[in-house]
Amino acid sequence: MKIKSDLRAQARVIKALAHESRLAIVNRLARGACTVGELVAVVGRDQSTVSKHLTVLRAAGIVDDMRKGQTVEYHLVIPCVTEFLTCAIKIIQERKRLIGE
Amino acid sequence: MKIKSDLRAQARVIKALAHESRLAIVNRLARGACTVGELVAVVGRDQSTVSKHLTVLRAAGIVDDMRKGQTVEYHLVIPCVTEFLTCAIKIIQERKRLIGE
DNA sequence: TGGTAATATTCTCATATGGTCATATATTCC
DNA sequence: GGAATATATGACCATATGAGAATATTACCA
Repeated sequence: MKIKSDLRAQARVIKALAHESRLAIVNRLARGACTVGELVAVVGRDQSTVSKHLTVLRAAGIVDDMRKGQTVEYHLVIPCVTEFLTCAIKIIQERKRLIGE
Repeated sequence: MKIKSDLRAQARVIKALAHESRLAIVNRLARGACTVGELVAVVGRDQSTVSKHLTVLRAAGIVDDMRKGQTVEYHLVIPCVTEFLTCAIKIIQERKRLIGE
């Protein structure tokens, strides 16, 4: 049987990914590290909003950051996040197929 | 470039999984279909609460339901959901490793 | 040292989410 | 048809979440 604390830990990670803007960030980082400024441009939200999304991702262990002078560079910690998302896409496609019938 | 609506669709699926009780449901269903009553027992919440969680999962296309007389049986639509969760676990482990150092 | 650029943090507000209780809606059995 | 069982839905409340505006912090440069 699954232990409750395992589920809680999993939920924490998944919650961190459960937002359109944070997915946009992860997608961008999957193509290489970049700075907050660039992520703000990609996401198209207020700088403070993006900064807070980054805090959420960092707290979940999905990204980490490294100061580079004036800027801060963010990286994906675990590449498998991308595969993770692939499954979400499969669900979406399967759903479309079922509905389409 | 990722299209915004793709991200939104992905986020919808991931959001549906982003809750401890719903993960418990998915875990149970990964071992085979079962009724709402059984899921209520597994999750350990009010019947109405579980029913609403099932609505969320169904709306996201993750599970579907089939009436069987008085009871309603739920199934996982896409088995890959389980692999999906495996990645979450990897993130958790990697995080522990990094912190442990 | 003062100024500017990049990022993080705080405040505040609106909305979303999850929970329970009570009630509605099947479906079966008598 | 009426009771009993299984599930879904609605009303309501408390808390969480996401947003931007304003401000604080950090690092660089003249």
